[in-house]
Amino acid sequence: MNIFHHIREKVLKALDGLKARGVIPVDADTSRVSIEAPRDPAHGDVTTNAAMVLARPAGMRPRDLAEKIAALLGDDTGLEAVDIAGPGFINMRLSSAFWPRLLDAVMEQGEAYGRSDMGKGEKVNVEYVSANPTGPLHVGHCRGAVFGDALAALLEETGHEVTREYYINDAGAQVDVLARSAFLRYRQALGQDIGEIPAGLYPGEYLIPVGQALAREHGEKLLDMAEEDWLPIVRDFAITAMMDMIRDDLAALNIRHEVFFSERTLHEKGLIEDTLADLRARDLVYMGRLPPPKGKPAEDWEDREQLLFRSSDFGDDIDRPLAKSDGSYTYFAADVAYIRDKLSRGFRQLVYILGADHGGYVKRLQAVNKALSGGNAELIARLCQLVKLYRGGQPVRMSKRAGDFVTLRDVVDEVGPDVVRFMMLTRRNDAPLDFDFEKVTEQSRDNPVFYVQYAHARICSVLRNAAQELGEKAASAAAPDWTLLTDPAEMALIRRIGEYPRVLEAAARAHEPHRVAFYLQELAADFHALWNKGKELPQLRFILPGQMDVSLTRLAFLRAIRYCLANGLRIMGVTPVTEM
RNA sequence: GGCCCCGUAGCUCAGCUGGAUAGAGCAGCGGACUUCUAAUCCGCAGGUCGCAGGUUCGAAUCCUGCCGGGGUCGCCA
Repeated sequence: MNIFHHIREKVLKALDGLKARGVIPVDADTSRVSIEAPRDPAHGDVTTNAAMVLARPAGMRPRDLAEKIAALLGDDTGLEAVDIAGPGFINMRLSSAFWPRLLDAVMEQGEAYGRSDMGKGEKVNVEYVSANPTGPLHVGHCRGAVFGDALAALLEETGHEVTREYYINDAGAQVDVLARSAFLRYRQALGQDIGEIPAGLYPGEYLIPVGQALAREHGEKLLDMAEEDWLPIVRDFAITAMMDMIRDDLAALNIRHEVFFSERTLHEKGLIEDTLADLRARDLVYMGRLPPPKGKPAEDWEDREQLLFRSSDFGDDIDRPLAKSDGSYTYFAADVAYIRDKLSRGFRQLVYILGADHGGYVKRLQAVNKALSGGNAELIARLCQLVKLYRGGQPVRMSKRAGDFVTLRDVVDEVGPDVVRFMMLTRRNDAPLDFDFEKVTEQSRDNPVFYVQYAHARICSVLRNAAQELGEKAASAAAPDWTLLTDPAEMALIRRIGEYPRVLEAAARAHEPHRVAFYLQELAADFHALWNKGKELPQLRFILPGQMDVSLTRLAFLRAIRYCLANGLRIMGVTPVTEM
């Protein structure tokens, strides 16, 4: 259950009552009415700004209007107190009968607590990673991978129908370079001396096994062929090998995409031509000239007429070219076809997780979506900033030598997927992130991964002990008497648990999965505080032999906290460990 | 030069799309362990929210202009 939805209904009902009486204009906009938990618990459990937002349309002073709203809310038995404070806030304290209902609902939902139907089954496509199939994933891909995966889970948890998608850039010049690089390794596998890897080819050692596999499969027969003949063979072979490797890398992080979409299929199936025909029919393209790029010297700039998409009609800065000077299609042309394909599959939200270096690309993607969807779909881009690697406070030096970079696998192998996934969500996506190999495995307060998992493990530890100390009854699902939870530390935790569904919805709306990570740290802090309070005040402990009713209630309470932690951790893709 | 992102405690960062006295952690100082896991907790101290205007009941948050940092700027992907 979501207590904020519950209160919103009450408030809106009161507002309707005032509208019926002519106090507020019937057409007054109530969309800005907020229902939230006040920062200061002294202000009550829930607060609303309704009076302040509607004071102007009502032609009243906020506090006077608040009086009228509060009068209508006061009748409600679910509210213990309704106060007006400050400039016109209406603060509500939930009656003591309310919290038990919340906790009952949590117990009933278990680890599904937090789920909502906000998305109403809306189809959402989340495209993330989409790294070129030319080598293993490196740390730079790591953040977007985790971010996208957590966002997908978050959207799913809030009632969206999510497709996780990976766009394979298997049509550009970079895969020809891959093919030539692999061919070199093929010759090497056949015993030829290939010397230094020429500049412009991929020197990475990960292509050595690809060369060996090519040798096994084709023997020496590719050696006698002309490049134009062997290149497609080697290219397909290498791309398949690279994608297998990338899938393995992602699997190490427990990431699995439902759809791997090949750029090449857009070309091969004629979908780009179809798209262009479509654009022409709707007068969205034309032959024209672009101004030269500003800011940097354009030595090879050549003014020419080319096929342009009218992206500036849809919010972009300039129109964008669809064809290169040699007549082949630009990457952008394929992207237009790709967006068209996504829209044809019925998605209402196209989410793109990109590196910060793609910031300049967002406007044109949105322009395409606007032009093709006619406003039926929304294109949302989230840019992930760089991850800086440290070890014991010292930056990890990355050699400029090509091919020598820290791979995603290196990081996951060293610290484990849980740590990587949690840490990648401890910053807003648009802020740079520092990742220190030593700090993230530290078992201390300033390591959030540990701190949250420790809270979960501690709860599990108590539940284990309870079975021994209280006997089998402790494990039974006896109806807890929630009114026995009265300590401020306990109440703080209950309120925190009540916030959770709202946090998820806000995070999903904003496409900001990091909010889940921050919430879990707060929830864990509340729990650790209660735990330690039990040290000074033994009557606050969870297991009190001789007080079975209190013990069973507190154990149930611990389960409720655990459900909340487990749900959040699952969205983040982090294992809720049961002992440490 | 155009566009995008960022600027909040000494440090690293939150701040619930405009709410009340701006919050955490680290570092500093002072406390709590014969433990339901002290791997934790409690307290103190720390701020012109980059600067200057504007919008309104109310601004860290929105608009404008500066300052500083990063990214990006046909025919790469």
